[in-house]
Amino acid sequence: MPTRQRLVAAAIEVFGEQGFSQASVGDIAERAGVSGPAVYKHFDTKADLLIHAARCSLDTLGAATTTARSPHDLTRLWLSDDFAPTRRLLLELHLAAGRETDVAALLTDWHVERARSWELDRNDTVEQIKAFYLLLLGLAHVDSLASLDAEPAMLNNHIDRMVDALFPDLDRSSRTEPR
Amino acid sequence: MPTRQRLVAAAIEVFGEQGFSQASVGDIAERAGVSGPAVYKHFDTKADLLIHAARCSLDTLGAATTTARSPHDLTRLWLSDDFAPTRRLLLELHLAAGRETDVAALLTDWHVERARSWELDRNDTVEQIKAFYLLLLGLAHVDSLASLDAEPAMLNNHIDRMVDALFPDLDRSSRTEPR
DNA sequence: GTCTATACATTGATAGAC
DNA sequence: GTCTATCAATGTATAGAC
Repeated sequence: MPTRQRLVAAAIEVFGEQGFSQASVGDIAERAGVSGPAVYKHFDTKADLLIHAARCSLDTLGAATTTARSPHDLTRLWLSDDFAPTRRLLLELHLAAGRETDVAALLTDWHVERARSWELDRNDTVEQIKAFYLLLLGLAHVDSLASLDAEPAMLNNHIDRMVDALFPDLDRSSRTEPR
Repeated sequence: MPTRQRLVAAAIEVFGEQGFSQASVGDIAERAGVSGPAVYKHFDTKADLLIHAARCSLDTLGAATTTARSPHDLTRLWLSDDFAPTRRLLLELHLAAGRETDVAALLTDWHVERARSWELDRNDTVEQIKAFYLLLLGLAHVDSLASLDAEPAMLNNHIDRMVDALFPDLDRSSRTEPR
């Protein structure tokens, strides 16, 4: 695996765990196996590295979005352990967007592009899509609410009901776990 | 208004805008009208200041929670402009909880306390409360999704429907804006 | 309680050898 | 392309005068 790819993978992890400003390029380099300023042979600045990590993460997320056959599937996938690093990084990105204009532009592009593709695929309104995004962003915080030990099946049930309410014209058969 | 209070108010704003690590105590002091190390006459460390800012924010939020007569009222209140700084700080707190154990403990206490009081008041299950928390955390990201220009009334309508789905036994009359 | 001056650590980024 | 050595900036926290 080439160094550049390892750096991006490490950046996704470390930026997600520590946040943009608290994460040091030294940490990222260390986790990627190279040490120190080798990073700057691949990326211009620390912010540049964040941008590439974000793009990579958003791409895999976009692929998952098109793979999922229903909003229910997508929430399941989104809440799975595989996406834990992506969830954390995406939250960091949304907060960083308030300060770094590059990140804001990247997220904005992704939002409108995803929204457009979904409008075409499923004929949903912008309001539905926005509400669904907000719900997904909320679900990204599951790990922070471990103190409330809810039964997973029951929690999923409630989430499904919310998604049902948001997309009323969806047939129930698309759900993995029927009520 | 005493200096200590002004510092807490400034901390809520600056921590919310810049995030914990990127915000400097100098910025906070400047916004509070005092300059520099006067902060350390009132608070031990930067993290200590964050804790007090968080506690203050959570208190006002808790008061709003008990004031609101229904989940619908609470979402409306939560999305109002008055709570914009609180929304931002709360998101920062949830991300910081992954790194600072003090913040994590504070949030955990608040979550379980709020959940308990709500269990008693409205007889909701832990799963319902957790799902509702997650929805509220998602709604805290509204400002990040300004690029999707949804019609506010329609968006609120969708949110209301999700809340309805989460609390099915709630009478519709409690809603501010009936469907 | 607030200020100026400052110690001290961290870290982003560069230079240059290999 | 990767390393060691280093610069420069930023920022937390302290010391001590007023």
